[in-house]
Amino acid sequence: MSEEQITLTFPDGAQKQFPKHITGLEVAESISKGLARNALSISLDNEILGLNEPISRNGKISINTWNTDDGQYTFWHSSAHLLAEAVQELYPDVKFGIGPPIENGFYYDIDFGEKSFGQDQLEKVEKKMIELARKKSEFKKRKVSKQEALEHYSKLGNEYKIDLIEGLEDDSITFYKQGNFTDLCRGPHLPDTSPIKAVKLTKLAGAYWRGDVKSKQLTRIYGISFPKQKMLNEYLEQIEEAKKRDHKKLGKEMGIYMMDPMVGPGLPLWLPNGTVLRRTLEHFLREEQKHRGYQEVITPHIANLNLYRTSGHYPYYKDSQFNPMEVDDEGYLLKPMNCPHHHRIYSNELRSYRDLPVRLAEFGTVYRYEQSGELNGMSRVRGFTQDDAHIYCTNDQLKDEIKHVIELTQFVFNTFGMPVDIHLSFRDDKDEKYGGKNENWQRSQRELNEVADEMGLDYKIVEGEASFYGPKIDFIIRDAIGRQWQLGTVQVDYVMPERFDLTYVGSDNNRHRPVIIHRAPFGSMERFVSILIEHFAGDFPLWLAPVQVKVLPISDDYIGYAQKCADKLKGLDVRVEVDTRSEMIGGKIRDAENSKIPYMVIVGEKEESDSTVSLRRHKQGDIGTFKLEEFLNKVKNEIESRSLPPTYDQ
RNA sequence: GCCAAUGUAGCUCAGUGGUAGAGCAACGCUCUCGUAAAGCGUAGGUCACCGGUUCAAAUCCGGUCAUUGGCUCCA
Repeated sequence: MSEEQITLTFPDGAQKQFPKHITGLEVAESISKGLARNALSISLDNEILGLNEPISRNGKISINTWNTDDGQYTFWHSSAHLLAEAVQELYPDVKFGIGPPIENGFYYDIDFGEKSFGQDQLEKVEKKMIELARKKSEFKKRKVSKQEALEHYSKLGNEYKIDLIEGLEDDSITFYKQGNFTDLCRGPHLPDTSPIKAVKLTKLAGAYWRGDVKSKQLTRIYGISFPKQKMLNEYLEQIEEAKKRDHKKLGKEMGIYMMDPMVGPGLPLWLPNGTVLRRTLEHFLREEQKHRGYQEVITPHIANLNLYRTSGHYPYYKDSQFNPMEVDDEGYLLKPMNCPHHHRIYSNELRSYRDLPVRLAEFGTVYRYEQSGELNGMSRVRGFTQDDAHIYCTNDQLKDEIKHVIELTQFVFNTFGMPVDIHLSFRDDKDEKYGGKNENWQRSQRELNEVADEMGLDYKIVEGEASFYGPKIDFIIRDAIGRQWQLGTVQVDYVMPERFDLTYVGSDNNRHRPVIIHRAPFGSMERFVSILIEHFAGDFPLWLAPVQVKVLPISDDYIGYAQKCADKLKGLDVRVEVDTRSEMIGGKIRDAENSKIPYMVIVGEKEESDSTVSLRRHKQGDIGTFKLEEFLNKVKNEIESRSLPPTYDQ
């Protein structure tokens, strides 16, 4: 092979030779005109390169179009620069921080100095961006020395960029310039601004420089951009769809919960419908745990501070706890955790290795002082109930117990049709914040790995995400519109057994330390219910629906038969209501439909004389006439099997 | 806690300095009806709260509280 040739491997495995220093654009052109037209950047091995950059080595190449994450990344990165250019044109005195692409769009952190920047100004910036994009300004890359870069920004008095440059290697500094805007940037970028056809600046936020509360707060402008106006419209529709599912909106409409200023921020009140939903979930998990060898316990809502001093939670987490209260000269704390209480229950009797594992479960309500700006509907509150359990076992039992806990968690989320991703959160060996013995960490991390492999799980290892006292397994669930939520965790704990001096008597008649597994599949009932509402958009599976069946008599004459149907359903513990209002049938249907009630039973003269019911299913409409007994069986089966709703699409 | 926005009837919202409005819901009466809204009527407000400017404030200004979107935090 001549020195002037390089070999590029395409995603399909095909290899092709090209002259050295060929550009990504030329490679794309060699494949097809269309590809070249749609190309935004290329990826060479794991590096993204601009289309006009020469390629001088062998590697795996892929052409990034809009349909790839890397392509969108490039597109939005350039859009962030375009945003900055527009802002600079309109407000010449501002100082720029950082402006990266993110999962859905991009942002730029900007110091507007003394001037304030409000939402009403966003539209003006959007228009400017489009105007600038149409100029088809090239993104020009330039290598500069550290000295030159520092001089450039000290002239502008921009301390943020200087801060960034000081953290860079001398030889890796590049500037990108489009139009009149020059930015410190690693790149890569689009060849020019013209592909950016549609822009929406979505929100404004304050953001601390480098994420540090002590630093100055900059104004962050979030935006998203697309190569076609139609794509932007579709995106905005999706946002609307997510808004329709918002648990704060549906929670209010469906009577799930309320907030009350007289009660206090972050302290939700569960309304009757919400309570049915929550109790149903609790019953489901409680029964499942009973089968799996858990014992349920109940502990009080406050405890002596000494309990949390022993656990180390006080004063370590003092800032996120409600202030202690003084009772009979002793300090008491509203409980922020259930575990210390459970550890004391464990210690209540002398435990033999024959007793282990001991699995203590509690739907335990805890109180944490969350920052006011952090509160959010039901998903972030100051008083919430954990579906908590602590498993006390020997080191030899750890693997099996972990396996059982993973199985339980998977079973739970499968029931809701939520796919689960698993992260093994290990410690970062370089960090010294972790407690417990090194050998225990090594062993438990190895065993977590082994369990995951033995179960054939698809998992990801995340270093540095472990908690202070042990490695954990995080379950990331995906909801019906593709959003990801971190729910249940499983944590291995070697620290608390030491702190609480937990022991068991082994077969050798000596005292040994048990190991603890903390686990909570739902995490918090409040948060889980909020996610469940959004996942199902309020159209709950029959077994969860607060009102499962509504009986709608055609007129007052059939209220008697309607009541009879309802009584039969009540006999099967079905949650049923009868609509006795003197509305017309269309109105009753409409109201029941809007209340998201799964089954509507319509009864009139025909049904009464034949002992049948005419049935409607939420979102599906009329599904025909059934014998009353047949309907009763159908409902019973659907509840017992915990079927997902028929309109649930995933 | 910080930045920004919002706060008008039970709900959704209109109302840019001159008598506080609509639709839905509620309540009453009439209608007794066959698969997504029957008709008429009644009642409902300290315009979040406190203070200021003004002859006059839902509206302008200041403060407080709450909510929302972010930032930071999250055992």
